[in-house]
Amino acid sequence: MHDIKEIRKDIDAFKKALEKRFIDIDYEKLKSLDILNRELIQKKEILEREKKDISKSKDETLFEKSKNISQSIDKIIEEQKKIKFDLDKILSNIPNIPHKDVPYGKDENDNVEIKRYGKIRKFEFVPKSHYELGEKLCMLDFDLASKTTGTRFVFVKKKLALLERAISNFMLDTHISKNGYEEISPPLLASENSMYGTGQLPKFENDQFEVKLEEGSDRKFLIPTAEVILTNIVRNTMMDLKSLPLRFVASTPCFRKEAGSYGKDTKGMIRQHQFYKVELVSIVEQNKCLVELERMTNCATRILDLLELPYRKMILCSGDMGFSAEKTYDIEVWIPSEKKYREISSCSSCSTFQATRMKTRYKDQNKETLFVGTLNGSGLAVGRTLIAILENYQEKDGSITIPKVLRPYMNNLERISLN
RNA sequence: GGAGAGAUGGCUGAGCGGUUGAAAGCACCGGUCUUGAAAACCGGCAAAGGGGCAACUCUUUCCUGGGUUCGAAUCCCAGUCUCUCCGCCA
Repeated sequence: MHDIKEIRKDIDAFKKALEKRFIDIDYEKLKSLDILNRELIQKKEILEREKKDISKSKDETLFEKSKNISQSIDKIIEEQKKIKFDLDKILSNIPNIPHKDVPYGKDENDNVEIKRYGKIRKFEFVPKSHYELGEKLCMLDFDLASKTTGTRFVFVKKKLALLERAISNFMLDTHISKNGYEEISPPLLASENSMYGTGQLPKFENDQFEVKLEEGSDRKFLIPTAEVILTNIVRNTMMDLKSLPLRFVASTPCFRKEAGSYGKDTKGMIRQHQFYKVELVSIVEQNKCLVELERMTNCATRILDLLELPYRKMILCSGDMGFSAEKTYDIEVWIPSEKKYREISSCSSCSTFQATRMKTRYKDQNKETLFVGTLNGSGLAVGRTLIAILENYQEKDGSITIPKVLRPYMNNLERISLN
């Protein structure tokens, strides 16, 4: 959420900064609502002052007048609330301003590759897709999932289920013991406030699974990413400067409706309604966001290095970035069957955008109250890592070699094959 | 699910319907003292919003939302959350 005071100072600069985002904002309306809002506040405060004086004087002859003032105040408040509501509605739908490092561009085609890592394996046979391999091994079952649940779900079975668990544990252990993150096993439901805090609401309600509880109770949502919960840990708090930075990691299922991606990646487990993801979240002093973003991205790529999977690092263009992000790196892993790189991690700095929504602040050395910076990144998406391992480590007979670092997590199993 | 108790500033914790934005303590900041530190003593210390170039000033805020009243942290109603006891249960 942007501060209207900052916008007011230089609305043209604000407009310009957001041009890169390709979104429609009614700036004239924003401006006029802001002015109207402040006018009403002033009117109200003058009357309140008057009322307060009467009350203090305890002069009974003025009590009747005070009553009348109350009525006028009520009217003004009602009007002002409406204006403020409209104003907030516009504000809460404006995305974060892209950092100046962010390349200009409309969509994913304009993302810029920074560097490639690892060696792409040369196959002496035509590499199969992960779903062909998984189904042949009888360890990925999409039909069964559509029977019990519906489309965009999958059963992972036997040794692949073990592999999935191994991937998750390996990532967690690495982030905890090597990268300095604190392990969390969080709730998988988030309140409406939490969803607002990280920016999923109000704009992206359509992507969320809402859970029906009792009639009249507060709304709850299945988390689309652990980012929601991990970041909201600090919602509405005054942080101790000494406690920063905070770094959390969690491995959780994530739930997304994937509305608007009908017909996209329908085959296989690239895009599911439910998937595991190891999530990294950092809470930092606001001027340390970009340094932390580099650090976090390195924590994510380290996993791929250890798994010996080829990948490339991308910086997202302005048009492809998420709502709350000021700067985002995507990590894309090589998928042999598609002969292309696919997203396996996304690391973003949200600057103070989420903190202003969450009201998370700290006092710096000068005792000035500032909003914290928040960052989140996948470290990594477990399901897609499973896919990458299946495809990159496949053998001609359809068996899968297990990456060395994962073997300790799988009773030293070296290979997954049909038997 | 049944029965109670509670929610106050960064934290702990007082608070007869009218100088209570809120005692006290802790923490924090500044100063005196000290070779330095600690202790002691003195002083400062909430947030949000509005107006002003500024010094400054005004309004709001004691969980949230309604209500009573000239006036509410204090009284009434509803809700949320927390805690204790009982029951049930992974």
